[in-house]
Amino acid sequence: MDDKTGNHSAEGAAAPAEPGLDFIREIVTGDLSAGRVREVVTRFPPEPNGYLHIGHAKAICLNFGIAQEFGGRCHLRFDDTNPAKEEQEYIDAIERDVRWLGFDWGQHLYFASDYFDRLYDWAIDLIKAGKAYVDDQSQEEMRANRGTLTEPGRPSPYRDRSVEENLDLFARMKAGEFPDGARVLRAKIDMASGNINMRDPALYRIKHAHHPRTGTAWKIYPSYDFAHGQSDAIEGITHSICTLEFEDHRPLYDWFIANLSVPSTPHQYEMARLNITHTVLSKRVLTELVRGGHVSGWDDPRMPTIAGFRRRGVPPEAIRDFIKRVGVSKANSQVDAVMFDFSVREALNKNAQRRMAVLKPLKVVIENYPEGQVEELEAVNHPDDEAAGSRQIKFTRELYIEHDDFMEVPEKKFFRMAPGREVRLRYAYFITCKEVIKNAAGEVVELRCTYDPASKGGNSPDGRKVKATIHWVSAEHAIPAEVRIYNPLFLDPNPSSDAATFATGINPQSLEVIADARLEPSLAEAKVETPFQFERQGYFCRDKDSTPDRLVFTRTIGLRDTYAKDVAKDTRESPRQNAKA
RNA sequence: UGGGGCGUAGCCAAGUGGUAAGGCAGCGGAUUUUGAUUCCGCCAUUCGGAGGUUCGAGUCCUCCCGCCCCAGCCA
Repeated sequence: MDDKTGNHSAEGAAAPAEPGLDFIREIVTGDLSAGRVREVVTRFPPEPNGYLHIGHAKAICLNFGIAQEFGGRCHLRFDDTNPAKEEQEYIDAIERDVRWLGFDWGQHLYFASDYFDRLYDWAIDLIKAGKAYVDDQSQEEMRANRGTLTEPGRPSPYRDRSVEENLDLFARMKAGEFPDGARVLRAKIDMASGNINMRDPALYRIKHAHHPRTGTAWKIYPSYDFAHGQSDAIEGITHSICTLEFEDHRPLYDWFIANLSVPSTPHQYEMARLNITHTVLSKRVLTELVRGGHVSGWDDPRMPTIAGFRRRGVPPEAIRDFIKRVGVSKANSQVDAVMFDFSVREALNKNAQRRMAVLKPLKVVIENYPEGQVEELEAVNHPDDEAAGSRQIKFTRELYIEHDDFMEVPEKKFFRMAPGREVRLRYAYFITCKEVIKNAAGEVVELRCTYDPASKGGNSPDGRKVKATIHWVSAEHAIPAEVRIYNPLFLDPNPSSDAATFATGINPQSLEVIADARLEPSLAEAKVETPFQFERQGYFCRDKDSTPDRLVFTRTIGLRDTYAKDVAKDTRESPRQNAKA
């Protein structure tokens, strides 16, 4: 007896559902404790027709996660039944990305194409049992005869061919005697079913295409429906987890399992797919972003792909944490992208060493600091982790500070550098702005300051307080670098997934290049993928585009900025205040 | 109008007849040599709606409303 969710195993008194378990884990728990399955076996079944994205990460974390938690195993199985779209490059990328996410399939790497022979034999069994037939109708005729959502379909004129004729035709399909699309093998189920998937679905189609694994050995390829469940059965999969749009396919999945002599009886469960604001997770669109040159590639840091996040500096634990927070359910939902940002910041805050870097340099000359003098100051690598140690940084007469940390006419809530103000240079001294130097265009180009020698290290012996601490680098020692700031690829919280129109929604400011940032010298040895926090700014990592004479850093994500948020809020509210005044 | 699903806070999400977990966001406040972090506190008299059953309903029943998926020889 199936319950209303169709999950046969949710029945019974088993498993006093531990609260907090999602519905899939509850089912697994129940199946294990009731003895319905001895060992849980799951699988992650990507089609190698593109790179993995954050939506796949949900499926990966769920399938591999469940296997880990319940002492079972998870297979990596490529669903490579459509040679027209699949490529070896994608197979390699998918394996790399799953590993990087932190999961291991051990010896259990499979391909649906490994099962082509058995699948073919099963098709023949179906024909012999009078449950499948070769249809000569054109695609258009089949569509016309399939009926509509409210009208039943009509039987194909070829539906009642003899077993012998079907066997002969199917063998000739396999032998490559017919061109693509000429015929198709169909299951004989029910043309009047309310479920359109049961109206004699296609099992095999003719495709004279090169397959990345089987080459040109096959001229016919099984459909997803005919391959998936049987592949699960062959591998002994106990819980075959997929997304909601396959719910309608479950009766068909079960039909094959019931009508074929398969070695096990797997069951399919469906969960909602992941949707995130400002993000498109349609493979079609992602492929188009790459092919159309809208981004630099599948690993462009703006892409929601695993490869993109990796290059951007997002650690795998952040992705896993995010997926865990999002949960698993059957409700269509759209997760706010800021939730992902939270997971990224949390992982990075914990692990990234701190460094100082100035993105938009403003020169500062300390007038009372001896020319040519260089002092070594100690800076901790991580404020919450003593084990991270410390490093020495050089202080000199000429420095760079962040241009944004100075305001000639400071607004109310701005308490960084301004004419006459004293601030702290992190790990160094208190300095006071004495003079502002501008160029011919009236732009501020240099600050003349004085320092308080007694405030070395950042504290004044007289207990004098300062309202701000800003970061800096020694002008002489800092290394120049290009820094890339990435913004959302789509400004619309709910961007179009329509292949024809998505491009119009691309944020023209999604990439901001800062050509002349100045970094603390220790950053020259940074490794790709090692995250750093540039203090007061955000998390950054060295990009693979770096060359021996030109460093490139990518911003993973900015620090939370309540000041900026406050300013933005005031700006929004000011019209009302003005109206009142 | 056929079939399959889903509706709990701004966004996710627990809840399985006994009186609405948790997280994100937001808002206050404390600490701070990062306007970061951390820490405290606030944030659903009500679960899409209306009836009904019950001592008691987010949970059970009925009707209604809304949203998503399905008419590929894609997966």
